Amino acid sequence: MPPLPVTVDSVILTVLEGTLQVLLVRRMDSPFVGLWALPGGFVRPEEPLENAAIRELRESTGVDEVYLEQLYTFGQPQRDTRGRVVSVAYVALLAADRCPIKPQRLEAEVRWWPVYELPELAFDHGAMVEMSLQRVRTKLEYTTIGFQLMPEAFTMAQLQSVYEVILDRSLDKRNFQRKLSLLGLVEPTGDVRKEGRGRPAQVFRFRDVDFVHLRERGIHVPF
Amino acid sequence: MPPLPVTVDSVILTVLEGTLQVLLVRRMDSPFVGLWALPGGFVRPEEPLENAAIRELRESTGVDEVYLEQLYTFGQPQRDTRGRVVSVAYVALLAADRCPIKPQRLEAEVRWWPVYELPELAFDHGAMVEMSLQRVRTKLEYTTIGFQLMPEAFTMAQLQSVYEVILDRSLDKRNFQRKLSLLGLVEPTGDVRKEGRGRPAQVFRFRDVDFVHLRERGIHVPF
DNA sequence: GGAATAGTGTCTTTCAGACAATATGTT
DNA sequence: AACATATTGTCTGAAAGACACTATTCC
Repeated sequence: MPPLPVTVDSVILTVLEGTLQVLLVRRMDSPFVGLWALPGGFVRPEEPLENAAIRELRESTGVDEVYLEQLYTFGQPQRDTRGRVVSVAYVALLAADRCPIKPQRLEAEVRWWPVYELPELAFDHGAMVEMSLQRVRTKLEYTTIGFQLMPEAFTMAQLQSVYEVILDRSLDKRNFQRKLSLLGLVEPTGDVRKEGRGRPAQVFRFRDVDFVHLRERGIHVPF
Repeated sequence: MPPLPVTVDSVILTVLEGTLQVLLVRRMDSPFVGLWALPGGFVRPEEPLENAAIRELRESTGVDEVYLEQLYTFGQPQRDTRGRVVSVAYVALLAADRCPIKPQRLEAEVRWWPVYELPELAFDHGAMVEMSLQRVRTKLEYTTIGFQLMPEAFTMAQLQSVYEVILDRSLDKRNFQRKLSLLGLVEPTGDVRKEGRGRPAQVFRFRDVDFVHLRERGIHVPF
């Protein structure tokens, strides 16, 4: 049976300027020249799929230590107009403060786009973004996946804001903090931070840096 | 970039004789001759991935209308000793009464194996089975995926038994029935069935034949 | 009547969800 | 003192989880 070209494409997400944003690159080659697309590329002959995703990630962002999760494999014969290409899509979550790419460089060839104001995307990349949003929203409720988008130290307001941005709805401050402290996943660093002219906020850090499946601990977290 | 051979492998599950069973075929060719493996094969040049999975399913079971869901894509370079092969794994759920393959044909080259007593499997198929069990168990709690394993008409005891077999623990009869009737997903057909020498059981059918994401309806179903 | 299986109801505890007042800092 | 932001507690309703008895049929 003839082999098929295999690519990886990554939906790289971050929270920047109060919105969930995805990294896109402008296509320089045919097909879809000039359209925006997810960063991706061909898998090398001896390269594990995940390594290919990490490599593409490093090439497009300069970062290589991020949360990475396989999303889905897209293999419709017509998804690439040049001929059949199978693409393994990944989702990456990147804390904004660890990313060298600055926001809103409108003329750049690589930039963040707010997920609710996307341009037309090449290939089936629109479907990939859509699926990744669903995945992240769902996992936000029963894992600590959201923590991957936070800096090491943060205030409760910042953390809640990230959850609100991803879920696209507002949350009750009191219920949010109650659940979070009930989970015991964060602890105060002892510092405080002055955000404006109000009362300074306590600064927190995560106890477990690692990804945690709350459901496997019998915990459900409907924020 | 050189293309790669792409296969699909299916973890086909059913509940038979009170256990969760997976369909395996004995390998006739190198590598791993004589070992058991998941049914699978190469994707054809113009064939969508899911169609390839359906085709392999039909070839191994004779059935082609089943619940089918993409599981994960395995692409470690060493997973096939002949050279690199990327495999897209699928999970299929098959109602036992719709399957022509009979249980316990010990000498056969294609047979059901209880998932808790598996032989050594070829390639990384053991990992595929493991991952599919996790997936199915998780989805059992917030979707109607379990219904795919039931015949059209069934008793409550049968339905509960399927849940117990998959989750590998016993459930409370009263709580199970309460939740199920609360969901409104089943209705009595009006018939009764004599299972042995006790009181006859009511026969039920599903209202929605289709797969339902209960979470999208705001429902959580921790059986 | 005894055995086998089906079917049903209550109580307790936990937690999600809605809701408002107080505390601590800046200007 | 006015303002801004942070922090904390209560009540209610829903449902998960534990638990035991009654109903119907066959022998």
